[in-house]
Amino acid sequence: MDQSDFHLPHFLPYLLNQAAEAASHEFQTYYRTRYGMLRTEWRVLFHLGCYGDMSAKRVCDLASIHKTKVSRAVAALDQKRFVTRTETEADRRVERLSLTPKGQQVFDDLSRAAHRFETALLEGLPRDEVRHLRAALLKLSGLDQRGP
Amino acid sequence: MDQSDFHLPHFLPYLLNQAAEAASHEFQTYYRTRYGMLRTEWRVLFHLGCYGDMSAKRVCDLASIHKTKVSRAVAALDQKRFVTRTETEADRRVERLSLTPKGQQVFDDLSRAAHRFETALLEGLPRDEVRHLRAALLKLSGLDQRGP
DNA sequence: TATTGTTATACTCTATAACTATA
DNA sequence: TATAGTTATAGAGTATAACAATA
Repeated sequence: MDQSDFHLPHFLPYLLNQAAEAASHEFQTYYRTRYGMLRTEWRVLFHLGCYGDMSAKRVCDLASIHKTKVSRAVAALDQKRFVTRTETEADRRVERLSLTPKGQQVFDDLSRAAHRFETALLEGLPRDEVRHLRAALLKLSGLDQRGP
Repeated sequence: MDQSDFHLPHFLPYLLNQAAEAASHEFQTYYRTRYGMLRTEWRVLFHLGCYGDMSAKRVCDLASIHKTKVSRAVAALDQKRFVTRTETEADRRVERLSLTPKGQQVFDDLSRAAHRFETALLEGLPRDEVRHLRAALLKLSGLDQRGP
């Protein structure tokens, strides 16, 4: 019986955090134990794998990650030989980030694993519930607003 | 144009984390600047405010928070004079946690603020989209499985 | 032996300021 | 002046082991 008219499991920020944590846990274990990667590292890797070469700045904008975090993640991915950095001629402040063949393999493996985990996660949820869920989350996250 | 068939903003763990972060930010700023509270502290406070007195163990089970985090949050709430701890006669290992009048006031203020932030957040989302969203998140989070 | 709760410790994540180098 | 990226630092969040007291 509730003591107040505020029901915690209906509070969206709480609900989203609990769902995000539950949904991320297995994938997190996978990329950490298998490749020793941290959260920002797989996110950067996936941006390159999904969209092709880009600058660190562009990753920052697409993923809403601060440049200091991306900088450290790129350094770690570089050390693991998953990415290379190439100075651009047009603007020498900018580095073009690319996956190495090894980085591409890791991305391929991780994206397949991600797909498996997601499938397991969504088992039992009707297909158009999932579609509605993604649409609502896209709006809430602001990810639908982040263009080139 | 995508480089792979894996589309990052459709990957649910990523999407959920981005949405959770965006949705939580304002409320987080509110309870931190106004009451110097941390995440686990407001969560514990809300469990007591929403459901009434309970043990730390019960908060752990309901919220899936580890006992070490709850222990530290309770100590902080105790020091702020937001909660009291009473030894129970039946089992002297267990402490009964209760809101003080001051703690109740803080809960009232925070729950009203939470409601305002949530309303702003959901502005523009049709009412039954929100209903579907909550239902899907409840399942994904496992919050629908956590009973007494 | 098992459970409630505490303390210690290490690692990850977040946020900010100050810096280099280029533009 | 402004921007891309780096380094340093502090605070918050997470995870685990070891412990005390009680059952």
